[in-house]
Amino acid sequence: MLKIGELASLAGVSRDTLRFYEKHGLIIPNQRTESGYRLYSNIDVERISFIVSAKEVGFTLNEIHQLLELEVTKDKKSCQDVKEFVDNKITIVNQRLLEIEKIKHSLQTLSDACCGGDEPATQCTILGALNEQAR
Amino acid sequence: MLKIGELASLAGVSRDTLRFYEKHGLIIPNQRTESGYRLYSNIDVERISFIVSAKEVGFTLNEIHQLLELEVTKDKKSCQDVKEFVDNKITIVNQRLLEIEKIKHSLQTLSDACCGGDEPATQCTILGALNEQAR
DNA sequence: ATAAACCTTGGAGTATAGTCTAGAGTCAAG
DNA sequence: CTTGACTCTAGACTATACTCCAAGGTTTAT
Ligand SMILES: [Zn+2]
Ligand SMILES: [Zn+2]
Ligand SMILES: [Zn+2]
Ligand SMILES: [Zn+2]
Repeated sequence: MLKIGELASLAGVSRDTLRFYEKHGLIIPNQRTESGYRLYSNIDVERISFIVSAKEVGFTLNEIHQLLELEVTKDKKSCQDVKEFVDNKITIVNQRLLEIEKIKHSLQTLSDACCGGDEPATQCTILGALNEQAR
Repeated sequence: MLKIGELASLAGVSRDTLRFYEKHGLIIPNQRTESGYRLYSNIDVERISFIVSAKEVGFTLNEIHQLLELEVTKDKKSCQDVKEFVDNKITIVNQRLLEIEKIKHSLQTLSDACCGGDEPATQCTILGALNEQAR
């Protein structure tokens, strides 16, 4: 049984983060001491590894919540369910990627058109384009 | 002279958005009526076009604030200053792009390893990987 | 016995970009 | 002269993922 600080340092997150995750239903300590201290088990260390690596892979806490539910009920879920979940996320990430690429190209076009010289920016094509564009 | 609702519909933003922009120093009406109504000029329509298109190109309101300052003082600023600003933004966007690509590849690897079959997910490589990975 | 270290709760603050609401005042038309 | 459309302010609320703080209770070490 681990107290919150022990779990925190084992898992490499802050005590506040653990309480935050608890408030959002991601890890709930299975016991409390008489005085109200949270008590965690070793399984919770793994649970946090799971959260941390899922975060690194780009899942939001909300999605991780759903993933954890898949984890817990994995005998009732199929590989198909899990893969579908990940593939949906890939679709979302792809959309975000396209958006950002579009932004990058717009900025690049803007930059390329500007001479970048020393003269006053009164005729700067960048400022000009931002003024016109929205027509 | 335009009242807030008129400017809003001309510019295609909400009245609330205009007041929000004002609070953040992006557009400040040059006059008020006796009764306190904001009065905008036609120049403000262009100013909002500027904001809207800068937003579309991926600038944050904060950055647009700085861009507007470049705009206003453009006789004191050079093309170089403006281009530098845009190029810095391109660098940031590029970093974000790389991050998201990394996430995409991680997810793809995860997905590819899973059979996606009908059997219970007890042995699912995705769930497995998320449990291990963080070591 | 007492101080340090740790724990508890609730709530506020951070950044982003607004939206929505309430309660009140203003303006034009019928 | 009243109704409806419009405006004002201040403040709350949205989502995301925490972090920090205050004020108090508990444990551990010396
Ligand atoms: Zn130039
Ligand atoms: Zn230029
Ligand atoms: Zn499988
Ligand atoms: Zn699988």
